[in-house]
Formats: sequence, C-alpha cells, structure tokens
Amino acid sequence: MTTSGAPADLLHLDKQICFSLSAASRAFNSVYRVLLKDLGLTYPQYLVMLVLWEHGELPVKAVGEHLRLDSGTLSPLLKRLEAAGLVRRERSARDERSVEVHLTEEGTALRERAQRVPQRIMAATGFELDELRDLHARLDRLTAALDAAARDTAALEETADCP
Amino acid sequence: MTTSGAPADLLHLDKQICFSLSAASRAFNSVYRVLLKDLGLTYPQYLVMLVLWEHGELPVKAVGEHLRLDSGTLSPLLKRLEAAGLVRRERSARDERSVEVHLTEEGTALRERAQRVPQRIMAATGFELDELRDLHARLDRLTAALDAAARDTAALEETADCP
DNA sequence: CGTCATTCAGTTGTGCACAATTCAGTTGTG
DNA sequence: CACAACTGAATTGTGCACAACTGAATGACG
Repeated sequence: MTTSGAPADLLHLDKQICFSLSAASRAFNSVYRVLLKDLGLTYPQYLVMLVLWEHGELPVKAVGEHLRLDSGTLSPLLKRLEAAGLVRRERSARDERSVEVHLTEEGTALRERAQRVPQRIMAATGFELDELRDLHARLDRLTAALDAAARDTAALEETADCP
Repeated sequence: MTTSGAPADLLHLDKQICFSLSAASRAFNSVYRVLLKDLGLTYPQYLVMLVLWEHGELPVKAVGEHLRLDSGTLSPLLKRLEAAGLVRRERSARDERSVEVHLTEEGTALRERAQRVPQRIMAATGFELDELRDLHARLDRLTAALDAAARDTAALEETADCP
C-alpha cells in the first residue's frame, strides 16, 4: 500500500471521526462537571464512587480493573476522595501490598444525592434510553476491537504493508 | 421528582454508559498513540496538524474553534509543535493580538507520512466505513445536544425539579 | 480624542491519563 | 530456608483539558 493510494479525503474523514469522539467525550465530561459540582466530585471520581457503591469495599487493583485505570491515576484520585471524607484507604491485613478502599458513612450517603444525576444527563443528551443502550453497545464493541489491536501492537504495526 | 423515584438501576446504567464513552475515547487515544509515535505526534497534536493541513495557516483562535479547544490548551501544545519544527507562530501584522500558525516545510511534509494513519486506525476498529460514518453522525448529534444543555446551564440545573 | 468594553493569546493552578520506575511484600523454586 | 520472579501501590515526569486570570491591542462611543 503506497501513500498515493490514500487520498487526502481519508485524512479529512479521519479528522471528522476521531474529532467527533473526543468532542463527544469532552462534551459529556463538561455536562457531568456541571451536575457533579454539587456533589463535589469530578467525573472520574464519580466513576470510582459508582464502582464502590455497586461493589462495596474493593482493593485499589479491583477498582482499576473495573475502570481500566492504573495506580498512577487512581492513587492521587483516591487520596483526594479520602481528603474529601468519602472513602478510607486501609492496607489489607492478609496482603500488605494491597490497599482496600472503603466507603465512609459520608461516601455512602452521597449515593442518595447522586441518584438524580443519570436522569439529568439523559435529559441533556436528548436520547432515548434505547438509543443510549445502542450507542453503549457500539462503543463497547469499538473499544474491544481497539483494545485487541493495541494489545497486539506488532500486528498493528504491520497492517499497512503485510496482509 | 424525588430521589426515591430513581432506582439504583439508573446509577448502574449510568456507570455503563458514561464509562463506555470514556473507555472508547481512551482506547482510541491509545491506538493513535501507538501509530503516531512514529510521527512524533500526540493525538491532540495530530488533530491540530489535520486542521492545518486542511486549511493552511490559521490564527490560534480559528484552530481552537475547529477543535473546540481554548488558548489554555493550545498555547503550550503549539509551542511544542513549534519546538518540534512543524509549525511557526507569528504575530499577525494587521492585528497584533492575533497569532498565526504556519506550517513549516517539515510540517507540510509530515502529511505524506500521516496518510497511512487513518486506514490503520480503521483496520484496528474492525468497523466498516459506513458504520464509522454512522457512529460519527450519532456522536455529533450527542455532542450538539450536550453542548446545548451545557450552554444553557440554568435549564440543566432545573430539569430535576422545575418542569 | 480619550475612555472603556471587548478580543485574543498567554499564564497559573487543578485534576486526569499514562509510561516508567521504585519499593515493599508475596510466592514459587531449588 | 534462600533467592529469584512477580505483584500491588505509589511516585515521577510529560502532556492534555479547563477555569480563572493577566495583559496587550483593538474598536466603539460619548
């Protein structure tokens, strides 16, 4: 595949598609930011709280697996949640390497106030529930494919010239 | 609308949907990161270059409008592109407030090597062109709705209790 | 003509994402 | 038991997103 086989059109299309994903992500982020300001949470902090509300106490590692975030992102984020009084972090007794994240009473209580967030987000999207679910499914399929491609870096490196 | 009207299910669904968007965005980012390493570009830098390749020289302001990014993000990013020798920044003669971003020869030449990126991305997604276009359209519609909602913060603040 | 609001780029500060590294704790193997 | 390999969290450094602010240049209006 030579470069001349890929017209500028493709670059233009790429701009539209990759831009629309990052724009959508930032737009979502910005709407969540407004709604979450009341709760004193950022969007990633909200995601962490959702995981904890759903599963109760979890090791940092497990939180990271649910959200695909590593310790480099989670450690400072969890410290901020702890400083805000929403969680406690405690070294696990059975494995001293592991740190368990517990909800405080305040953290548990915040769930009540968070209940109204999703509906307001849905209202802001103007999408029907079905449509959101459909989008959700597509995005997950996309993510799975991209992850597979990223994991197999070598294959990705060669797609351009080794069929 | 009371909180008891919003069952925990909605929080669970919200987790799935908002998580899948941020996950998709990060997965895309990570695949682009691999492909763009060759070109010495990050993903946002690539977006800026796409805009410049398409439109030629532009004031910083215009670049920001194309990508919905503000000067706080663009100023340091453009400095890095300048340090890499891909663009020059020059105060506009006719309006000294404005800074025009020009492609250098090197920046223009990079376009050739960028041509192959979109196809490799598409291969990584495993999506057909039509499907990507469809996703693109949905995401844009979503972004437009979210932007409208965010812009009208007051309305958003009230959706929960003031019909 | 001078003042004042606006516009544009840049800076500062906070928070997130991620790669790379560090370090303590754990586990497997000889 | 000893030692190597691994694991989990934290730290460091780079870059992006965005809010809030600064400061210079412009333009409008009295």
